[in-house]
Amino acid sequence: MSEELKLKNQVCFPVYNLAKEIISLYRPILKDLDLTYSQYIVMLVLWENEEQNVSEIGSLLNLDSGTLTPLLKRLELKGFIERKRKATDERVVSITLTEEGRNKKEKAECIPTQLVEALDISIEDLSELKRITEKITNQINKIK
Amino acid sequence: MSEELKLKNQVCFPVYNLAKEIISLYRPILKDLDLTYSQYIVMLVLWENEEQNVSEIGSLLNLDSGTLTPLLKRLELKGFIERKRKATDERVVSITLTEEGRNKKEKAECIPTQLVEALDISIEDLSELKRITEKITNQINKIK
DNA sequence: CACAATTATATTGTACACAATTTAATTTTG
DNA sequence: CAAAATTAAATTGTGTACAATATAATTGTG
Repeated sequence: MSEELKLKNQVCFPVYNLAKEIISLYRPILKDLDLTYSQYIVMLVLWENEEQNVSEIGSLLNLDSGTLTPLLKRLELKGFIERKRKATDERVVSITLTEEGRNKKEKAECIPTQLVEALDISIEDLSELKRITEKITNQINKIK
Repeated sequence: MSEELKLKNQVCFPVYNLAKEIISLYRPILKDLDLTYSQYIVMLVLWENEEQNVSEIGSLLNLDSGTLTPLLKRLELKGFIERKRKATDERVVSITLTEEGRNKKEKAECIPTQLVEALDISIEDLSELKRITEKITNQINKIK
């Protein structure tokens, strides 16, 4: 059999697999905060900038409205965010944090440390992982 | 704001994001073969070994029956595989390739090359990506 | 050998992820 | 300024992904 089609020689599979593995490490930690991983990265974006459009969140996280609309509705239902159409442009839905959503940030502060501990990986390996994945993502986005 | 919670400092996000980006490069290529990415990696496993149980496929790909059962039923519906309970142990579902599924392999031979071309990344970067992601996955699996 | 425990898969329910289409609002242009 | 084009979200449909539970078959044990 041709070597290239063997699972062990695939390039994407290890990345796809690692993403799932890391997310599964996040899962129990995030459960205490009542957040899924996808909800968590949306909250990260909002903690950094408390008011953003759906499309702004989408372009930061590479998620479209088909993913974000229901996800944001779930965050709204839990009382972490508010969704309001802009008066100046009714097409735009502006997302803001509620008091509860803002307060969650303090509880979240320890997550990056907890995760690095759960990973049990050297800082060197982590930064190399970050460097190479970002490099390749940038290169992909350049040609698109 | 604490640096650690900023999106740009996250470790998992670039991995999660890159996995999605690579899969989106696969999508148009795999569409010609009438396969999704998940279906493709299942076919990879079967091309390597034409008869395997659901659980064997699952442990190679880290997917459980909740994911695999419907996915395999879709592959069966397309006529690429067959699902048959083992006579020796009726609990076990054995998956085999059909003639059509086997023939797909030839059409798939060019995919790894096509993808590397679409990525437009040096072999060095790709092997570094593979090395570091596999290293970290192994480390995660060691502590689990 | 019967019954409990285990095993393999299937099912159910929730939550992404994304393509394609729809809807409604705003901008552009003739 | 009205019709066409564009834009932003929402909706619909398909396909993962996984936890939890169910079902059915097999194995282990008294």
